[in-house]
Amino acid sequence: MEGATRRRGAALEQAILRAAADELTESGYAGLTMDRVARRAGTNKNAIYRRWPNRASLGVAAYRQLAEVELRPPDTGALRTDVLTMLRRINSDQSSPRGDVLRGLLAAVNDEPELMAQLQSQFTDGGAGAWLTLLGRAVARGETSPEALHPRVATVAMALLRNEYMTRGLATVPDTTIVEIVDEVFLPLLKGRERPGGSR
Amino acid sequence: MEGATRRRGAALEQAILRAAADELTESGYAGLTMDRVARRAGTNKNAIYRRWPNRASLGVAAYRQLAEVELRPPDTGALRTDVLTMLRRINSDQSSPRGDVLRGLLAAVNDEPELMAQLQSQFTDGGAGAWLTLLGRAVARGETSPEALHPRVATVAMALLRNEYMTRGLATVPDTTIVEIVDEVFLPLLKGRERPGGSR
DNA sequence: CCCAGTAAGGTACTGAACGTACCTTAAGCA
DNA sequence: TGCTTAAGGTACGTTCAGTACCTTACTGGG
Repeated sequence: MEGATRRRGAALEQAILRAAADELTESGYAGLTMDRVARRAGTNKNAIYRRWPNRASLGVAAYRQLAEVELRPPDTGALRTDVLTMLRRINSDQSSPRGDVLRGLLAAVNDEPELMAQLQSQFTDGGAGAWLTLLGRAVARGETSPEALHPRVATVAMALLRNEYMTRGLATVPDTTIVEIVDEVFLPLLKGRERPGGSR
Repeated sequence: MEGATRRRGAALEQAILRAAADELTESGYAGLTMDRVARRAGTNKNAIYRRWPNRASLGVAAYRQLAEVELRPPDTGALRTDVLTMLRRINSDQSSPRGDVLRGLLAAVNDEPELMAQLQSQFTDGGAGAWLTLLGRAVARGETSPEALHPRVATVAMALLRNEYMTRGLATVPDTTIVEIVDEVFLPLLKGRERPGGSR
């Protein structure tokens, strides 16, 4: 029992978000039911529906909590190890629960553009910054050319990794796949850049 | 009314699959309810459950119908236009309904490895063949080196496109994005390949 | 030509879960 | 101390997956 006090406002809101985030990591979005979140947070569904209009909305809000892990880019002194470290970190920290959760959320949020936009900003923008600083250092070291700083190019490795854990069953992406992405695609792409392509 | 005859076996099965595929394209996987499929096929749920154990299974089977469009690689005589044609074809033919449907299916199938494998074979393997022959011709023309025939490399453009329409709301991917993928990533990757990366 | 066996149709039901309504009870504030 | 606001509690209505069970038509073998 919570004692005699009854939580209100922000305190309760945080409790609900924590509970939802926990359910999300344990059971994925499919297992996120309003009743269970309410029970876990020690409250009831009304308190939730007063704050979020529906399950998808709560899911996205809870996912924000999970994804808020700041991924500051590594700085090992060499491009290849930086990239590998970055991908491995993403993979171990986030892919296993996140693949499942993200799949579910993307499916659920399909018809609500607002929520979809919120979700996208979670990974689309979130990642680009870190990759750009990582590559900026590599450019300074002379390991690649400044054209690598194009956002589309900079995020290729992460896009391929995400693609991997979106289209894969459970489990984390095997390390050999990560190495392959880096050595067969990302590094060759960065090193081979001399002149940009066609239009723009 | 179907007349006096009552469909059986394969005929009924096809009718159900057609109905399910239609529902899938119209309403996405979320809108695929067993009752509606049954009504649309002019039958009832029992007939469906005798063939597929659950909704996800039916969804995957119906999706197979949709995705069965043979995508034979284009042969325009030049690598860049081949690649662009290929991506645009995928985009217009399949992304709009498919993005939604695929999101839903991937989420639903998460905990059933067998179905997940079936789904994966739909796009993972399916695509690679076409890309390899397309690139094979480019190699023969001297437009790129044989290292491009590595599956991981060959499918990069499609992986990026898929990533785009998986993480995007409704609507097709804009053509500028496709051009960007080709000119900023795929072609530079193919042209710059001189020596493979590190391990293996 | 009839008659079993099999498959399809029909209908009703359980159970899970979303979302809502409505009332009661505690917190905080003037 | 009393009033407003928010939280707790409970019970619904609804949709939909999946199941049970019976009735009805088709098909092939004797």
